[in-house]
Amino acid sequence: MAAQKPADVCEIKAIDEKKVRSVKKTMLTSDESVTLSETFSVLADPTRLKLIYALSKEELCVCDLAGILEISVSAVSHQLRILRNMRLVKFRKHAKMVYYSLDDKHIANLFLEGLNHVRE
Amino acid sequence: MAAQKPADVCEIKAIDEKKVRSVKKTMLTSDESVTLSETFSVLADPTRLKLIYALSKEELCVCDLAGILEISVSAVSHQLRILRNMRLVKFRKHAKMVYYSLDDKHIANLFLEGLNHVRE
DNA sequence: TCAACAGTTGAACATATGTTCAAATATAAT
DNA sequence: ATTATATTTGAACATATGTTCAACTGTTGA
Repeated sequence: MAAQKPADVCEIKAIDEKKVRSVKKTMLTSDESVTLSETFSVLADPTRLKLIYALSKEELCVCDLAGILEISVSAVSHQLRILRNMRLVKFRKHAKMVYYSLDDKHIANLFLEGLNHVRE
Repeated sequence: MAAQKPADVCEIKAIDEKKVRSVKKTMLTSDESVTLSETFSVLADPTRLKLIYALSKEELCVCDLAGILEISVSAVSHQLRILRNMRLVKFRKHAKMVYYSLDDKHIANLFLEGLNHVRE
């Protein structure tokens, strides 16, 4: 007895098809979830968080930022490029210096929300 | 002429020491920036965002989540472990099933803030 | 014009991350 | 006990990420 497992039995699983269909209906699109994850990714690095924090205090040049974070100018510049690409910071050139400042209220708010959460 | 560069000249740089010291004084600690980046890291992945979204609608088992996201049960389970470790979700066992639901208001709020930002 | 300097960039490297596959648990039904 | 099912786990793999180093741009001042 037993051991028969007819190929024609339609796969009965524990999945609650009703729930699945209902949640699927309003699920984030792939585009949305990717865009959202990219937004959070910008804030998912200690160096960038420190840069954002510093720039939330005042406009600063690359050199000063490196001094404040105590890391290389190159490392700062690489991270600033990411923040620039995400339109999180803007910059202004004067003589040989490049001065950066925050440019995005939305993400700056997310940053502060997160900070409050961590410091609670 | 020129080409003299006395070794005794004290390194004069473009760094604005005053600004640097002032910002350094209130700078995020390394602990704070790491903890904060870890918080944002949880939200920095499309799969986890979809899981969080689904669980914000209703309590669901691993099987249903896999069905909703259309990815393998294993992938879901791995991500749920991360969410569990960060205390973002809680679970309840019933028979062979494990039902998950959201457990952290703070991060759920960050998620919603971010979603509003992206959808604006 | 040339040297010095602020900043950017690309390559190389190490590390972290997410997925898949296969194997291991755990629970329920026969 | 044995089998089936729901979930977890570990290893392997590919890809992404952040830092360093060296080379390069562009601007200033001699």
